[in-house]
Amino acid sequence: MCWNVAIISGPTATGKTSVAISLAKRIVDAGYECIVVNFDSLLFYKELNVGTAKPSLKEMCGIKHDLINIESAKNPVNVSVYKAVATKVVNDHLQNGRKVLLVGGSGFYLRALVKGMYESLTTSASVKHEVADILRRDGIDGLLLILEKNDLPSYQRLHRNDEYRIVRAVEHFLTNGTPFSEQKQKMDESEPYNYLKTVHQEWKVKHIHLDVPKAEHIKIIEERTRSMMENGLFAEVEQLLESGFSGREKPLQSIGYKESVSFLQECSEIIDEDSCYNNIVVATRQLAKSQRTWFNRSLNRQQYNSLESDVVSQIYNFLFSER
RNA sequence: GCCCAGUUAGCUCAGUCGGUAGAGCAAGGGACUGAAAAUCCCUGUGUCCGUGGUUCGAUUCCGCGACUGGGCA
Repeated sequence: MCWNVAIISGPTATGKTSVAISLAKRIVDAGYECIVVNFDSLLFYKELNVGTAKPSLKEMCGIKHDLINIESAKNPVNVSVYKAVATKVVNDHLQNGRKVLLVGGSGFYLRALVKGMYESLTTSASVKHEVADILRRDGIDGLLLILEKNDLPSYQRLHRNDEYRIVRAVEHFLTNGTPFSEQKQKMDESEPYNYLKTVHQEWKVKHIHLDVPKAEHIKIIEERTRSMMENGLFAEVEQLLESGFSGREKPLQSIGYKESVSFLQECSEIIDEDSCYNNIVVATRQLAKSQRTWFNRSLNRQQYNSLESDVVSQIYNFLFSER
């Protein structure tokens, strides 16, 4: 068989979950074991359900899912941790003869899993402090000076307002003694957006990308936001706030949650339910846009309109063709 | 009915001492390697409500009208 890992990517609210589950059922019916492995950065968290559109057990229809509900929202997962855990999880499933469907929308996480990450030692607390001190004392120019001297490509590539990436490049240099751009260059040579060319030799990858026409997508986002609010988004957030969450946890700063937190905390005279809804819709559309931008660069993906009634069959046929 | 304030970009509003205008948000595009549902970058022509007048020239000043908000009847 010509694949054992199928990526199913797509912007938020394009039907990845239901397509993946239907597809997995077909694959199981054909006599294979099949597992869905998540790469949506917010489905990791046990406490976040309504606002992340996490599939319920019932919706999963008996299809096994992995890397969903693996951590508390009090302990945010980062890409490096994800990469390590997901690599092991996927390899285990493959060793047990399962077909793996990697399903999600967080391209950055997917790429780390499939293409690997830069070699970079974990930044120590002392280096972090050192960099923060320079930033406080000399501003961004202090850090830019270090890059100009030691990592010219990064210095030239990064915009001076991009403080986050400048800090990271300096931290990498001070920790590893080599320029960050050296790692980037190495990665760039391996087609970083071609997920079929993975670092894992045992993985035979196919990449399916789902999207829907924009006008329809806007309607879907509006409907989904409405139904999240009807299905207890506020109640979910309220419960979290009552059970000891401050609302400032990273996962609670995501779409749907940050709006709900401010609606619930900052007295509803300033933010009414309607503008809360609007803010969520806008943020979701913006998320979808940036996900599209990310996946537009991916090479060798097979694209499908998930509104077509026979997408699942189309994808199934594509997977089991000998291409 | 009278008085006051307003009418400028999709929205909220600046502004032009008269020389046809600019912010934030939205929108569009892009980037992205330990925060990624994050973060960063690029993109602003619009009958300046309509209509008459003054003026070389009006979105800007004046008259009239329309609409919106507030007050008084």
